[in-house]
Amino acid sequence: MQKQNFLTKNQQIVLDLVEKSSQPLKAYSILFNVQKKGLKAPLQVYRALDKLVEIGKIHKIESRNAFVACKNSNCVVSNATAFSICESCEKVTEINNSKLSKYLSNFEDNSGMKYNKYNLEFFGLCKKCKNK
Amino acid sequence: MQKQNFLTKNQQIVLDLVEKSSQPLKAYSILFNVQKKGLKAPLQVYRALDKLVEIGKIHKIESRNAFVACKNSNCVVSNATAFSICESCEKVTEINNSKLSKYLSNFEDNSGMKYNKYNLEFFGLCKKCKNK
DNA sequence: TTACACAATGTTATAATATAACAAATTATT
DNA sequence: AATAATTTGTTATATTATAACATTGTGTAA
Repeated sequence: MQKQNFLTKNQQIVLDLVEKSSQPLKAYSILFNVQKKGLKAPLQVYRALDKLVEIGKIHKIESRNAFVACKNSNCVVSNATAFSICESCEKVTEINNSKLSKYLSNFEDNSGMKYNKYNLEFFGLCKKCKNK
Repeated sequence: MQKQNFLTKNQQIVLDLVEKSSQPLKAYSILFNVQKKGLKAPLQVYRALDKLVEIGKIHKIESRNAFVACKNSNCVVSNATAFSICESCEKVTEINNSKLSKYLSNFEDNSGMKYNKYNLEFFGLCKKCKNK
């Protein structure tokens, strides 16, 4: 059997939900929302999430244990991700800045380690929350 | 009462343990190790960890849910952190690179958002693991 | 076209991570 | 000493995530 190059039913259900959401979704919130579609157990959701992250369709916001759809067509795989996170309203935006990604992808320190992946999370107050 | 500017007993116990460790420690591993010192409940550990993170004595490796002592004297508070993580042996090193931190601290995108904090995690294979 | 290999799914149970709520003890200032 | 605030202790529980294994689906090749 070939390696799958399409989405399975569960993956599609989870992806559809995450893509419709304007903010990051938690795994158990996803579970709750897809129960009407037949996904009853956490593992069904986590397995779909794992695969979707692996192929770059969604990203995990590590500091929030939450998931967002990829808004960056360059993210074929999730190996170079950057987000801005509002510490007040928790709004998350994927940063798509070629200078930044170039800078980080080429970054080397004195450890002799070559990085094949990074994740960057910026925190602050979004425009709306700053003006409150 | 003044805001505390020293470590409490529990905080000191937890910090001592984390500082002695060469790799990141998980909260429940910390709990297990400090039980002989009298910290019996998860909350006692989590409260100490929260405070230690807040004042920059330790950092949380978000992708691993683990904690490391700060190796960077500049980290008065944990508002600008970068780590390299080996995906094979899980060795974590704090990156202390002034060009990088300057670049990221001054980073602005078109969202108009001003960031007061960031966390960056690089992934790859460390020297040892690369040569296996 | 059926047997096979393997991927994906379903299911139950449980592990691992983290916080809520509240009572008690400690400590600094009045 | 009275007080106010912080820290601690304690029980219970919420949240996040995975182990283990049985079952079903699907592409490939005999």
